[in-house]
Amino acid sequence: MVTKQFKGSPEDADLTRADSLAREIFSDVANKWAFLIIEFLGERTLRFTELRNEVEGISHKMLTQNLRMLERNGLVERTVHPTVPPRVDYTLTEPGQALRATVNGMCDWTSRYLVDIEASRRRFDA
Amino acid sequence: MVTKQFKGSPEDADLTRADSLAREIFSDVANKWAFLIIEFLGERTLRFTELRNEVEGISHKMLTQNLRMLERNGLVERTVHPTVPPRVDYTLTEPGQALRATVNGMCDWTSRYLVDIEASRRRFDA
DNA sequence: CTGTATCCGCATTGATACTG
DNA sequence: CAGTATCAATGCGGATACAG
Repeated sequence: MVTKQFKGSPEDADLTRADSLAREIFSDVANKWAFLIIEFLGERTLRFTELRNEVEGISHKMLTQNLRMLERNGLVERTVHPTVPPRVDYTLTEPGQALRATVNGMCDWTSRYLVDIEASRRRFDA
Repeated sequence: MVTKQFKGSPEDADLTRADSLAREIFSDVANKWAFLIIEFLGERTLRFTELRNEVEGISHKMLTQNLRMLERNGLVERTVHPTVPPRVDYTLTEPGQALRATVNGMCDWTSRYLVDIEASRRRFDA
């Protein structure tokens, strides 16, 4: 995985720790909801409900769950305004923005190979 | 999602079709096994068992399933050698290689923010 | 070796109700 | 509005057996 970057590292322990963490990150972040949240959040600041409306099809629970996960990994910053009713804003941190670049890369990839993908699918399904 | 790229498109139907396909791709590809397969496949050609050994922890079933999915979307090419015992080679197509670039981007991102992520987690878990 | 099919437990998910 | 908790469903994923 990230093994390549760490080849030749003096500490093998670091290598395995890095690898297992990388594996964890993949498990956490490499799911469609997280990607969609990151993508839709963009450089904006959205509150819970706004985000819920943007990311069509996501359930209340999944949104909460993924936001917590992203917050835990430091990709999203959560700011609570002590008002009533409460207002909670979500925004991407700098690491979050950096990851968003790769998510956008995947979006670009999708639109670029749209036709090829559809063609390949038709071929395969036949 | 890919809406931005298609803003101002003359055909609204294309926009929604593109969006829904993009959504499908996300659902398909944005999972850890697919990412790991793409990453480990790299520019090499590997057979089923080799791939199984590389992607540690993946089950027979998940490997087959993901390889089919990737083949269907035209990301991997599957070539069967009519020998006995059979030999099946898997390799990334050009679209697959292109997507691999973004997957690599995520690997780089992981190793780059490793420390920040660990720190953020410790903070959050406290 | 590669692949399909089946069974089954477990985790994920959605729906719902409830709190601050 | 934002979030937690609970419960039921269903779908994912692993293990196994078997075929080509």
